[in-house]
Amino acid sequence: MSIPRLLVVDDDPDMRSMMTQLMQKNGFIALPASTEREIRAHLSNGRIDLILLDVMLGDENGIDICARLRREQDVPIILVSALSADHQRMAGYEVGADDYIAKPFNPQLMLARIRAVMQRARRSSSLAYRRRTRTFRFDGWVYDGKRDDLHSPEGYLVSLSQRETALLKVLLANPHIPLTRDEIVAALDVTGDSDKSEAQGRAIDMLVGRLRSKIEANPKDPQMLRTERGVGYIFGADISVEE
Amino acid sequence: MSIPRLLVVDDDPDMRSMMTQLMQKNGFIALPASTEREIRAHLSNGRIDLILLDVMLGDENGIDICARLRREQDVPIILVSALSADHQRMAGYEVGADDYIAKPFNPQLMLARIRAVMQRARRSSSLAYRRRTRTFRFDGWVYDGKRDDLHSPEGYLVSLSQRETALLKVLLANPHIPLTRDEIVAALDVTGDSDKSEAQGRAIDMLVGRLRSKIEANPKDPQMLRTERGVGYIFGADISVEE
DNA sequence: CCACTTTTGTTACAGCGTGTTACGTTGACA
DNA sequence: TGTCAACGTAACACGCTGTAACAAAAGTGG
Repeated sequence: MSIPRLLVVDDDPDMRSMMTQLMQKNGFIALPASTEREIRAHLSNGRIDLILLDVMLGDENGIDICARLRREQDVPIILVSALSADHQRMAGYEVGADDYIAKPFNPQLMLARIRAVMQRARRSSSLAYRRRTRTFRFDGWVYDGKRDDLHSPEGYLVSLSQRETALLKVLLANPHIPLTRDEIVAALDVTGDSDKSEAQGRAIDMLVGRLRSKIEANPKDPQMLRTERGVGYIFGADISVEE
Repeated sequence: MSIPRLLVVDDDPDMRSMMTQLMQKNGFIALPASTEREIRAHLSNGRIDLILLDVMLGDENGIDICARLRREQDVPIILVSALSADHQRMAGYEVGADDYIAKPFNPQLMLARIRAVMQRARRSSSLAYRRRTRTFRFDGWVYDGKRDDLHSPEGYLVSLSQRETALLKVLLANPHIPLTRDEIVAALDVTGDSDKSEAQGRAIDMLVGRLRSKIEANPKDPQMLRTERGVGYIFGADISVEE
């Protein structure tokens, strides 16, 4: 059995790092996140076994996020919140949360409840091997969502490196949304050690440049993978998704 | 989908009938019980989707019953108890309960939590019965789960070494999940004594390479047994399991 | 016990993916 | 138009991986 990978979503850095450290110390891989975009970036990028989702996230709302995710994903979600009234808990369960934990919480009890939800999910899905893959089409290109290559508008097969593929997935998950370099780094990072977001140099720029050289007709004048000066990069092509 | 069938286990007749009526009014079939023997009778008789299990049952103990049931069954269990201290809750989770609800409870909240647990169990469409021998099919290949050989898509019989077979089994048990070399070594090690697991060199890489040369159409461009650079290997083929 | 085959592990080397650096270019703004 | 930070990219360095060749271990049959 591989190590469980948790997504810890909270907008308070102290709470977030406290929770990630708690998880790491107890044998989990804990990936930090604070926005719905970061959640989606992680989900599109790699396996996530469970999401610990704070309800009050600045201008976002964990309940709404949970409801949206549930329409698309089966990933286990535990809501965490200082709002502990019964009607607030029920709102959480009604949008499909697997559990609802009130703050402040007993760390050991939280661990027990995480394990309970994951065990329940695993007990019944151990034989559900078929992966749900979606096919993306954009600007004549076709990406089947699983391999490290895609079909060009002319029908050729263009092979990408794994990191280029990961970047493409992040972009496809966030079309028409400007992504900062830090957000891309966080989405591409699988280790979870990066709550601090170390100096990444120009690696992302290089990665973007290399992807451009493979999928842009004229890399000097990119149509899909555009630069948002002073911000980051934005994927500006219409995407159609099939199951 | 048929109407969910719940088992309501409580030794207090008033509490039991209150709960069964609550369930019946909300679209469930609620079957009353008060002892472990009655629980087992129901489980062996017909389908039970969830058990609401009181912790204090006269001379019996819900925690112990839960622990015993868990060893044999995957049925969802929610413990209900007036004992609401954290250590008591944790004791419940530790024996495999899916949730722990304190008395007195809000009926609507209890319904929400029941639905949450059942949804989680159903979402991954329980195929939870253990089979003796499983036949795996992936990408045209057929492996009967027993022998050290498998049938190629063209119908030839390809024989694997003992260690190659073991690797294949590990991969089939963890599809679409990146496995580190350490995890593979641990899985291949049957003794389990190996916390040392040092000085394995590149043995896994060689093993993977040899398996590739036998089951990949083009070993230079592996479609099933793919490399996750900096991590390990990942089996990226859809698997169907029979029998 | 030995010769032989098969399986498994080790080493060495080449190739590739990825991050860093350096430098030229672009674009926003005064 | 001048300035400067942001960006694109070529060149390089380094680590990871695939694989051939070899060595060791584990059968196998006499």
